[in-house]
Amino acid sequence: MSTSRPYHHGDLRAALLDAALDLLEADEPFSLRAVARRAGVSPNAPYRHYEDKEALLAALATHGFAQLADRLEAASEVPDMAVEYVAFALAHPGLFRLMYGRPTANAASARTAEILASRLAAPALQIGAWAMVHGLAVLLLDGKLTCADPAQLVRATVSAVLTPAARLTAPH
Amino acid sequence: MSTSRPYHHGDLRAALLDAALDLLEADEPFSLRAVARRAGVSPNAPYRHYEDKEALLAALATHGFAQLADRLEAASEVPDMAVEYVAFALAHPGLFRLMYGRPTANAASARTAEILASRLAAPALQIGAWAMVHGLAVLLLDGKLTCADPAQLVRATVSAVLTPAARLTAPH
DNA sequence: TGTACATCAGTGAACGCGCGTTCACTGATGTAC
DNA sequence: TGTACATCAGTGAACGCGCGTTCACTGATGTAC
Repeated sequence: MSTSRPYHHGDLRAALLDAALDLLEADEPFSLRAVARRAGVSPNAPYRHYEDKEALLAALATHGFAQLADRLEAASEVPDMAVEYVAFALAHPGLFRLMYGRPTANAASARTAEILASRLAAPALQIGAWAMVHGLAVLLLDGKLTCADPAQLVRATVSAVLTPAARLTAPH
Repeated sequence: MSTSRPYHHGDLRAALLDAALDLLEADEPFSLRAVARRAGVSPNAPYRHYEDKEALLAALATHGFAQLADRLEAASEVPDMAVEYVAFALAHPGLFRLMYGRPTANAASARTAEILASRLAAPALQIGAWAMVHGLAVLLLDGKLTCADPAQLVRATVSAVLTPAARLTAPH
C-alpha cells in the first residue's frame, strides 16, 4: 500500500465494510455514498463488490452477529454473558441497531440466541433472559434508562430477577 | 363538514395527527409530505400547525406514551400489564418505535415507567421487569422472536422469570 | 522474453426521486364601526 | 344590518439536497502465444 493511491484498491470489499463500520460507529447518517466517500472511492465503486445497498447491510449484520456471538461464547456464566451483550450494544450502537432492525439475517442471529439459551434450562427462562438483556440494551441505547455504570446495572438486574428464577428450575 | 372540502379544514391540527398515525399504522415511509398528502392538504399546510417535522413527531410520541400509560393503568396485575405493553407494541409498531427511538419525550415516557414500577418493590426488579417486557416487545417486532400467541408467551415468560423473583423480595 | 488482448476494478457524469422547507399568493373568517 | 379591513389558514410553485443507481468510459492486470 504505497502512499500514492493506486488505481486498484487492493481489497476494497473489506475496506468498504470497515468504512461502513466506521460510519455506524461515528453515528453519522448511513448511505452507500457516504461509505464510498469514507473509503475514498467513487460513489459507484461499491457496486463492483456488493450488488446493492441491501447486500452491504446484510454483510454488516452478519459480521455484527458473528462478533457478538464470539463475545458471548467467551463468557462462561450467565451474568457475564448479560454484561457482554449490553456492553456490545453500547459499544456499537449503530451496528447493534442495524443487526436487530432488519427482517433478514435471522440465520446469523440464531447462533447468538442459541448461545444465550444453552446456559438456561427452561425455554421460558431462555426467552425471558434474552428479552431482559436485550431490553436493557435497547432502553440504555435509547436513553430511556440512564446509568453511570451499565455493567453494574446489568449485574444487579440479573441477580435480582434472573438468578432466583433460574435457581427455582435448576436441578438441586 | 360538507362533502365539498371547504378551503378551511376545520381541525387540521388533529387531522394531521390522525393522518400521521394512519401512516405509521400502514407501515409506509413516513414524511411530512406524506402526512400532508394523506390529510388531503398541500405539502406546507402542516407548517401552520407544527413548527417543523420534529414538532409533529414529538406530538405523536407524546400521544403514544399517553395511550400506553392509560392501557397500563387499566391493568391491575403485573402479568396483565406486561401483556398490555407487548400488545400495544404489536398493535402499533410504527408508533411504538417512534416513541422509543427518539431522544426527547422522556417526560412523556416517565409516566409509563412509573406505572410499571409502582407494582414492584425493589428498584432492580422494576428495571428488570420493564427491560424484559420491552425486550419481548422489541424482539417480537423485529421478528427475532416469532410466536403465534404473543400474549401467552408474555404470560409464560413473566411467570417463569418475574413472579418467583418478585416473590423473593416481597414481604411475607 | 515480448506482445496482443480479454478481463477486471476503478472513474466521473448523469438520471430521477422524494424530501424538508420557503416564498409569494389568495380565499375565508370575523371584528370594528 | 352593512361594510372595510386585518387576520388567519390554506394553495402551488420552487429551492437545494443527498440519495441509490446506471451509463459509458479508462487505467491496470494477467494470461496465451
